Amino acid sequence: MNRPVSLLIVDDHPVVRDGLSSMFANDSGFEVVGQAADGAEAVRQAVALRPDVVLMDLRMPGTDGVAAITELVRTGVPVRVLVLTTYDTDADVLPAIDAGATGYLLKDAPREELLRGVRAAAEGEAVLSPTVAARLMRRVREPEVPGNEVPSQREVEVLNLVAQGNTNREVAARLFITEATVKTHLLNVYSKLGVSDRAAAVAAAYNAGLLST
Amino acid sequence: MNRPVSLLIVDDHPVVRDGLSSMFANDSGFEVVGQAADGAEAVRQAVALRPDVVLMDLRMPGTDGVAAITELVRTGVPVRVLVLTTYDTDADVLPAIDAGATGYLLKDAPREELLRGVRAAAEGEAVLSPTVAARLMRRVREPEVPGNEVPSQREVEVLNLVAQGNTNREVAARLFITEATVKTHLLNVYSKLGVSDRAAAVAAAYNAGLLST
DNA sequence: CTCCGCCTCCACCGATCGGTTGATCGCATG
DNA sequence: CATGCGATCAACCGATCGGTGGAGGCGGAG
Repeated sequence: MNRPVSLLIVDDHPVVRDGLSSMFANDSGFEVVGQAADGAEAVRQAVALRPDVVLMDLRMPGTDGVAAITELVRTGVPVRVLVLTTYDTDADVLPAIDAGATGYLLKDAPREELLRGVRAAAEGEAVLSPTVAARLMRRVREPEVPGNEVPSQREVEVLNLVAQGNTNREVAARLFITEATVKTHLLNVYSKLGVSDRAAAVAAAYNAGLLST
Repeated sequence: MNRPVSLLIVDDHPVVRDGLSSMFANDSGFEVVGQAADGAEAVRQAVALRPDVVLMDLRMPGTDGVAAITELVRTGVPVRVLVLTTYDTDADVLPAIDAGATGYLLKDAPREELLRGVRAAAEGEAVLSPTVAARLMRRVREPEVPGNEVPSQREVEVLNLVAQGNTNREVAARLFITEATVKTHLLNVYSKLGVSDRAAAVAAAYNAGLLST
């Protein structure tokens, strides 16, 4: 047996942190060297402790997981980041992968898959949950299935104001653009989300993880 | 020291189950007698094992937490159910309390609060997270603050169809009612959620946990 | 038994939205 | 440098929505 894999656990829920911690502590192949409750703390600890693998949650108060991954990559710390989260929407998965995550597992994964995943990640292998893998493949194969295209930042901004009850005119006023532009943005949103009105667009955006937080 | 508190842990995430499990196993005041990954399994185990406390997640595939609590109460098994979940929206909290939960804690609660909560629940005491308590109190004090009134089942049904992109006419056809009735339902929804159009209503419903799942 | 909430329905109107077509500009990627 | 995409704006039209003001039946709670 080799040297144990050193781990940094990042999650805002104490329950999950303690859970993962004791799960790995009971296996001699791993050594938990630190924990963090948010992205900023995660970056500090990762830089200081140089763990083999960072187990990273995505949705956290303050600095979120994606920002933390981006920051880690920027600092050049040689760390494998394995995302471990509850959600597998495009809006969660794609930015994380893009930021440089080594792998992406879901919390409903069985115990063994998790242990295997961390070992694989430590070796630099890409580790993906089946549903996440399927999502990525679908994306490559059919880049324009409705619901498979992500609205631009501006478009989401418009949609967000719409979700708050603003009319097109009000949205236009707030963004210092004309009503015509707002309509164009919304039409683009409709086609990207595969819907045909603002109410359905708001619903689709929530389901895709684009709104609220 | 008294007899340890016997626990049944219910959560669909193996990570969380293992986590809670080992957390309580390391404290001699508790004894984990069983685990379940969904509501149906939870009821079976609770009936068979008669634990002092059931730690229950709410959102689970198949039979969810509220249904499980309702079923447990119906069977008359003398069990304290302590809800432990990530969400604290009205749509999660109120039905759970109503179904007969002894307490309601959030997963971002610190470890100690969790241990104290379970002990208190075993004694039959009501245990509430601060935010949940605040939510209940606000509800009692100001029963008609916008966003504090819950749409009826029928109204949510209409709103759900709207969220799927149906026009009022289409919703009417699907529900075998007239367009006028649909409009009335929506107007009621608007006033209950404190909004003034369908898009905002859909957004508010998502934030209140009324839509999607 | 009475009150209240929910569900149902009607009619009319102005305001808003969605569809369509076409155009200009800047920036990035190739 | 050329293509493509995002952001911006325009004008016009039919369809839909939201506002208002009632109204009746039905069932549960007081």
